[in-house]
Amino acid sequence: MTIPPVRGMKDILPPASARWVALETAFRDCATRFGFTEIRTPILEKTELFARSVGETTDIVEKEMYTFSDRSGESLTMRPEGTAPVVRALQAHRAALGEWPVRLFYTGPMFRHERPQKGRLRQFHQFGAEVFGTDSPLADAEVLTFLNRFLNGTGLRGISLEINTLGDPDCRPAYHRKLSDFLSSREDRLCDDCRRRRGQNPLRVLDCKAEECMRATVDAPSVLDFLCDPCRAHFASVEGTLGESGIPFVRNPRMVRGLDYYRRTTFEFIIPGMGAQNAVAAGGRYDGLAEILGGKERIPAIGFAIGVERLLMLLGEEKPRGLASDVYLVTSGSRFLPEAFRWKMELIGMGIRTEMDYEDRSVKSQFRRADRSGARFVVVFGESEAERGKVGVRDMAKGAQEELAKEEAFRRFGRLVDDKEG
RNA sequence: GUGAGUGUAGCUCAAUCGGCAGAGCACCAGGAUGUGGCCCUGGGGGUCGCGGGUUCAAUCCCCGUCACUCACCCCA
Repeated sequence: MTIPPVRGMKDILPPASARWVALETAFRDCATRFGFTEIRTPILEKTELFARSVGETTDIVEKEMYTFSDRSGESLTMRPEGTAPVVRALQAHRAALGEWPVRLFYTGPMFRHERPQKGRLRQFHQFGAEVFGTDSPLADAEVLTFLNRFLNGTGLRGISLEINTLGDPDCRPAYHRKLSDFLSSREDRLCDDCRRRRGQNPLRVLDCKAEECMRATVDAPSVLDFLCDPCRAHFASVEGTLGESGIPFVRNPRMVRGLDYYRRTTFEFIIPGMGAQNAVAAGGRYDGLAEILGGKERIPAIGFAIGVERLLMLLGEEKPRGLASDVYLVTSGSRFLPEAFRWKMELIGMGIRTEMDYEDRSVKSQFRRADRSGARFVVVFGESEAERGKVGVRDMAKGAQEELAKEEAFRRFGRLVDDKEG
């Protein structure tokens, strides 16, 4: 009996793994141009970090975290998201990170114990970036421009940016009360789920996709009517800067966040028509998080996270070709294996991708493998010429066959590789 | 956590109203050939997801279980 993988966790195999590398590289390049540097935080954190930051009553903390006691009895959790660990690290190493603003990005696996389905795994991956230490709406616009540029660069089309503001501790309580009152008056028209979540997080009701709820809340009070002056000005500035930058967006006053720490600006890049899995990237401002985590210093911040599996899913299934060999060594008889192996090692040392068959297969079978490997040259080690220090070389593209001395063959393969890169 | 669907060869899938398990692709060998592709011949490969039950007999029917998939919930 072989051991199956853990539910909701997937092996990333070649050649698909090459797509991951390419996407990570593109993200790093983009982040670097925007002045972000990479941070790598541990996958395990104290459970308290997420309980306090993400929110005690969120679904993530209540029923989706991989939490366990380690051998000393301490409660640890495999990170369900990337922002809280980055803030924790920032507070722990404040001096080492230089003056404000601090721009950090990260990539890596996150863990949530959900029922797996399309575009949702238990171990999934996020790319994220955060700007710390500035309240400026220009930072919001910067982060959105970064995200927009990266997503466009991947070739993703048909995405739309939705933005909203959640207010701040000065103005949000009043809106919450108003919204709660409103929902109470409409309770009989809400779906079962919304009747339940109305108490915990009334904002969530506005995001419900059920027809009945959308109709029942069509005239719900809008957060935009309750903003305090600073929040209103901030939001207006973000919208204005995005407009000037030519980044298309739509205002969606009903958009909410699943994590409690967000303030003011929030946003999602969504693909219309993707059902419940339509958000490929999302984020927002979280000026209060550092204090929630016990820091003495207030650290304004804004950031986003991209769902990598979801992004790859949207980019399509096109499989990249495997790494093609330059040269394939064919042996006509097992006694030529040692000589072919010496060639292989020597050619690899010259930077030439070389493959050969270690089993004693038929020449015909080896040629088929050479063909599939994408090799442009095949070198045959056999009775006729190889024994006199020569080899048969076949150019797969031209179908030409010729005899070459070893030194000549090496020179030629070397040039082949140089040409390709130049 | 809720609901539905699917588990048969390495892959994609058939079939048996309960009676020795099938195809295509892939793989291996041989033939043909200008040493590979196209073609021809042959070959290897299955605890029919797992465990019970019914039966002379179960891959098929029943119960349970596990896994995967999709949707809901939630989220990226």
